[in-house]
Amino acid sequence: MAVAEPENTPRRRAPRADAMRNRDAIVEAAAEVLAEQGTAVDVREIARRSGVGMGTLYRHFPKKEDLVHTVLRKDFSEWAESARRAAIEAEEPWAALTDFYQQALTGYARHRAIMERFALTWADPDLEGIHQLRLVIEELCARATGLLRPGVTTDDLLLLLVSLGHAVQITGECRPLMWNRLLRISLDGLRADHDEPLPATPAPTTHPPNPQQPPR
Amino acid sequence: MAVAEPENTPRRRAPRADAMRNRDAIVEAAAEVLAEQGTAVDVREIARRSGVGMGTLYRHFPKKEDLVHTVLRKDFSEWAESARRAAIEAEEPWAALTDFYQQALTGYARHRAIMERFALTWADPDLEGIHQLRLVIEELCARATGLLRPGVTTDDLLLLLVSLGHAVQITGECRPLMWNRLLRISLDGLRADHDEPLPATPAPTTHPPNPQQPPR
Amino acid sequence: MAVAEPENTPRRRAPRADAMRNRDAIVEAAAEVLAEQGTAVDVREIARRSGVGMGTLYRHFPKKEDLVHTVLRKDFSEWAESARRAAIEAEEPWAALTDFYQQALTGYARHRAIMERFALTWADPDLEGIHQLRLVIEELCARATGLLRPGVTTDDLLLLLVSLGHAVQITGECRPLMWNRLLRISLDGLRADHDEPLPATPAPTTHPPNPQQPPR
Amino acid sequence: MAVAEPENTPRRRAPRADAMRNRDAIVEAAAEVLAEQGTAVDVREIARRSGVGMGTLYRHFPKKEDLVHTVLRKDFSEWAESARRAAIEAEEPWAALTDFYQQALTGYARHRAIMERFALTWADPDLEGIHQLRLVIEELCARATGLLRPGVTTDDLLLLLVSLGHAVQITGECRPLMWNRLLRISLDGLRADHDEPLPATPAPTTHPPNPQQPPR
DNA sequence: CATGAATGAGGGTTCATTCAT
DNA sequence: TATGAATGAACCCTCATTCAT
Repeated sequence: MAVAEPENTPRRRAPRADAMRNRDAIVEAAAEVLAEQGTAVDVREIARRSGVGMGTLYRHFPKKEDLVHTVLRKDFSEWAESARRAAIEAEEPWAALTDFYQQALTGYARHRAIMERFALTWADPDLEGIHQLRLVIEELCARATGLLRPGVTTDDLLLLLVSLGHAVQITGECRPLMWNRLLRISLDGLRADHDEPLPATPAPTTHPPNPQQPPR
Repeated sequence: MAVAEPENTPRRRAPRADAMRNRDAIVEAAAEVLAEQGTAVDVREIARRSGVGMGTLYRHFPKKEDLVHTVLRKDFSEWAESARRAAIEAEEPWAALTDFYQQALTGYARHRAIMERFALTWADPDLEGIHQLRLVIEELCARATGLLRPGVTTDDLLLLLVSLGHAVQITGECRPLMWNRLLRISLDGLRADHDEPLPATPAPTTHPPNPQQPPR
Repeated sequence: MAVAEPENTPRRRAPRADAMRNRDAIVEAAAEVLAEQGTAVDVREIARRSGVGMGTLYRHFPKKEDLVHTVLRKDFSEWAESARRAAIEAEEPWAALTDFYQQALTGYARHRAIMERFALTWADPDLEGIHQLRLVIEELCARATGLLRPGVTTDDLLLLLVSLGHAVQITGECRPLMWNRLLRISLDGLRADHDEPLPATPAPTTHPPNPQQPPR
Repeated sequence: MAVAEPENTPRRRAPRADAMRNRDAIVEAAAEVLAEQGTAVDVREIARRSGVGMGTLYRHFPKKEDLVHTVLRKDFSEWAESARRAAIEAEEPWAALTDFYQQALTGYARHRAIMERFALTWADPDLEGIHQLRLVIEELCARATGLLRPGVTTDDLLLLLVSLGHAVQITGECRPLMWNRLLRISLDGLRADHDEPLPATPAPTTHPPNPQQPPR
């Protein structure tokens, strides 16, 4: 790791640094590709873009999911971290909340894999970053008490985030920024001047897993 | 040398009962499976569940997409129709809007394939039913003029629908009805007592198709 | 099964005629389609064009090959018969030969299935008609003794027929009648003024069935 | 299976040559199988014979047609090249022509896929090798001016080649070399001592694409 | 008997993962 | 160790043939 590599390969002393560099290249390429195409990408595409062979990729990440996990851990963490910082810097509680969504939707909601994963695990975070996003929101929520309509929970704000994130994805390139309007609407709906209580959520139940029969 | 048959061959194909039953079984199984798993399902799974062989399935639906299309056409149409009826019956414009979302999210938003397709084509409907949903919303929108905040468009309401539909999907079985709260929030945000104008959307542009690099 | 059918189906007296009519329709449609597309056609296409169901088709012809056989028997027979008649009518032996090829190539060589089958069984006829074609050629050959170069056999003339038939097929619609030139050339080459003996053919051997290794 | 290994193949040690060997094995097996059975072969059969898995085959040749194309390109090219060389070496123009046919029919006409493709594209070559075969014939044709009967074109000679190639195929293993007699006949018919003009070919027309109805 | 629906063994192709070099 | 070739199960789809109505 700390050893210099004389360019014409003595080779004896390059293992860790090399491996690290490879690993980073893989993660970087994967991040790119996962953001663009979601988790459905062909692993080969990642190998290709990172310039390493499949073997190397699989040495570092024995399962595709391992790589995805790693990338998303990093991306979620960066997101959480920048969100945390922004939250700290913001002075107005309401602006902090607003800015959070703005930043999230502008910056991260286009990341297909992030949104895929977020949708799957927002309620049961399997990644540190997701948990921390929740913490950030929790704090934003706490700070905005009195400004937020009563009863609004962190989960509400998280679900809203995923929901609007989806709007960002589907407006994509052809309806850019239309999600902004939805954001505005939702944020206004979150304001304290709405004092009707939100509907209560039943405790988590086990539903018949196949309830799609449309209603009569 | 088979040529055009003179008009006195009504050619009344007796829609064989068992074929119809099979077709229905296929469509039903497909609807079930598509609702559960989305369009990525294995065609064999549909055949299996409907109790027919691959050949039968492909006799009725020469391409997988044909089956998907058929199922979605039906489901979207039923949705649109029931939405239309509900819209007509509702007396209060606001209640009509509210009920529309309630019904949609309760009844249809769990259908994975419906939501997949809706997300893809909400802005450019390829199914009659989708178009009619838009029409229903258009009318709800028109009727609610004065109650809706100024500037809200049909597209806003549609995007909101897809967005909340996604929330329904991800709350799934374990957080039932939590989306209800989001709905309430959004609807409140749509009320006319919010008079700040919504952000303008730029006209549809061609963006660099690969904008996913998350911000620093 | 033996029960009389109610009023407006006399039916009692039509069974064989009906079956016959169906059979004929099948054969006719099959002839058409086999001529157009060769034996690779989908059986459904034949059923469709003949206006009968698959079951009927398979009742008359339990295997696709049975139908093909039947059609080709008929077509080869017609061919043989018309060739025979023409041979009889022709006064000049050489003209008889010439006309035979002309007629064959103009009239039958476009029939894909005929040519397919002819290519497979010209030397070992499995159809009466093929055998009779051979007989016709045999006679033409005999009558043209003295005009044909010495040593020319019926098999030569048959092989030439298949060979030119193939030329007809591949010139198809875009190079119509070019095969005519080949025919002329071949016929000239068959004339008695060529007195060099033709190369002897070894007796039929069993070759290694896979001799495709191209020579160095 | 895989043959033709240059003598001292360590077998256990094949760094990258391994892939090449596999590729070659695939091509070789494909050539074999395509020669035997034509382009209708099952890709799995090729994989089996070459001793590789489907994935390997598709790694090297993403579409079946790519493999077919590769094999045919190679085979046609070898053919064209050897024909070209033979044409150059031959001193007598007529012998050159004769030898060309002899070699072609002896060496390549048994290759089913080659003949299939040749029949389809002789008039409109899609492979370099086919085009070069045409060039060789063109030159043979030019050199034989004065020996060839007037009016004979390159296209005539090409069509003759395909036509006789078909004869080779159908004589197959059981009537070996009988095509030789046809060749002799045709070549004699091509000689200049025949001075009757060949029938003119109409310019390429668009025919009713379905003219197969055999005559009464 | 006629009908046409049903069957299911392939056929071409893809991709996560393993393995030889 | 890095490489990228190899693997093979799984996917969508076709068609000769059988079978229920």
